Amino acid sequence: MSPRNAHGRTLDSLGEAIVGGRYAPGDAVPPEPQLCEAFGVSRTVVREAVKSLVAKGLVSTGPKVGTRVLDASHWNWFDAEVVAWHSRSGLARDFLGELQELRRVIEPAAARLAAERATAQDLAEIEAAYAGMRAAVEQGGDYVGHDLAFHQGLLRASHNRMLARMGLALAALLRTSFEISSTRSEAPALSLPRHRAVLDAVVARSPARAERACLRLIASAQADIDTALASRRRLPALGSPAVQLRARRGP
Amino acid sequence: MSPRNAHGRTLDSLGEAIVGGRYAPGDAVPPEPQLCEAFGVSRTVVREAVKSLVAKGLVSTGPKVGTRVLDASHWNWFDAEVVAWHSRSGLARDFLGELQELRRVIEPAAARLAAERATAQDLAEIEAAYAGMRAAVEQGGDYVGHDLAFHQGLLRASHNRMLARMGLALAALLRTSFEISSTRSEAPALSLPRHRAVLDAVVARSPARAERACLRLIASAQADIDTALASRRRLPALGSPAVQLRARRGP
DNA sequence: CGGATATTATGGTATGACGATTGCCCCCGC
DNA sequence: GCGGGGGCAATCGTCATACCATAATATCCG
Repeated sequence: MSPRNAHGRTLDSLGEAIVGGRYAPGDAVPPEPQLCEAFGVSRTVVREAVKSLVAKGLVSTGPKVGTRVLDASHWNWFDAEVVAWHSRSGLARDFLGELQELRRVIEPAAARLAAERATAQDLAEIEAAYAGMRAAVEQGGDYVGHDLAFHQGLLRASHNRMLARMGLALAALLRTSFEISSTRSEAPALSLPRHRAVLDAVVARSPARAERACLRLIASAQADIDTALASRRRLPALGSPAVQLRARRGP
Repeated sequence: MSPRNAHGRTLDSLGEAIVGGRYAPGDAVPPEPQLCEAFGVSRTVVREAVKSLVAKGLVSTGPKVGTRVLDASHWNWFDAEVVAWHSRSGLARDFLGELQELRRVIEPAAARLAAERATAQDLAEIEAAYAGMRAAVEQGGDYVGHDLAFHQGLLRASHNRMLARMGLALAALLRTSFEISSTRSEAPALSLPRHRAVLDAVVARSPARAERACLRLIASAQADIDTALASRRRLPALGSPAVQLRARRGP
């Protein structure tokens, strides 16, 4: 799980510790010498790891002030490693809710654009991913992987780099989400026709239909997650009303 | 313009060069010793800068292979520095088009959510930003800055970290976009009521109205950009049909 | 009691050395 | 002539040490 070099291991440990909330946001992580000792690496490695964290917006450094953990709103949530650290430690169901919300915003729009712009190659890739999902349902296989490829292909077919990039970063979260929703094994078979509907609409160059189909697909996925989560533990469903954290105004 | 430390300067130079397309994607940048000499810094600094670039997904490194520039689809487009480098060198009108497209997807949704969840404090912040814009129009001042704050506040009021984060990263691009559209000085005065409409809808807790108002606001901003760009240079308008780059399928 | 000044902890930079990996080229054998 | 295996070397990876720069904190003087 960690056959990487010293830099990678140190970065991973530090990143996971920070994202996992082990260090209070606003105050500092141990100074460099202590980190060197803790990880058994040279100061060079520690510094480079810290620089990477700075680049990802997790911390800020300064002489005498130390390396301080920034507020959560500053990290690059679209960085694959950041989301990986986050999902690894603390699965954070509220975050899952926000992710679903983002999907509801992004994916239907992407589907619409894809229906307008997808090239033959785009369609072939998505079609291949769908075939893989179907095969996985019928005779076993990596359903989640192909599901991911399907959505990834859809995003890329929108021919908008920002949208595509978002899909890439979301992949890690999507994966955990899919894995949760796939615990009940009938879910994949049920979601298959939903995927087909989206793909058909894109192939037919019907933006509006693609958008609606995608919305339905996401809604059903969300229902799967809700029931799976509800059965696994007695957690509040993170459904449509979503994470209404500290919202709701006063009287 | 560069009162920063060696690490920051080196990172900026390298990043701008890479994002600006000075090094071919897929092949390598000069080896570390040469970079040391070119920037007049020690190898330590160069290595830390490169690590930062790795963290942002711009390059990958390996012994003997050098530091190779990754394909553009791999960079973290939601990183503030990356977009700053991109907008600095080559303004890339196609990218501006994609940005506008993303805005059309994100901001109306955020406005809708904000209308449901904004706290009193959120509203106060947006209101303050609006007041600043108004003051800038009436008696001069930093219109763009307050405009940015307005949209930023709207995103944050959605109480979705992913959306808020996106706004942060988009800020740099938004800024250039605003600056372009503000060349014709009547634009701010015209967009002011559009902003007011969005804010009113949010205050009134009318999600649907907020969404529509936001859509209109973006459309008018886009019109401003189009005319400004068209007058500044004879560039193809980056309007609604947007960057239909290599799209359109074969017969 | 308050503001200027010294102290000092901490990150920032430089230098030099060695290890590890891997692309590349050459040579050998078939 | 051609293909595979082994050595060469370029380049990043890591370590160690020393010194500089900054700023939070404490100290001292008015």
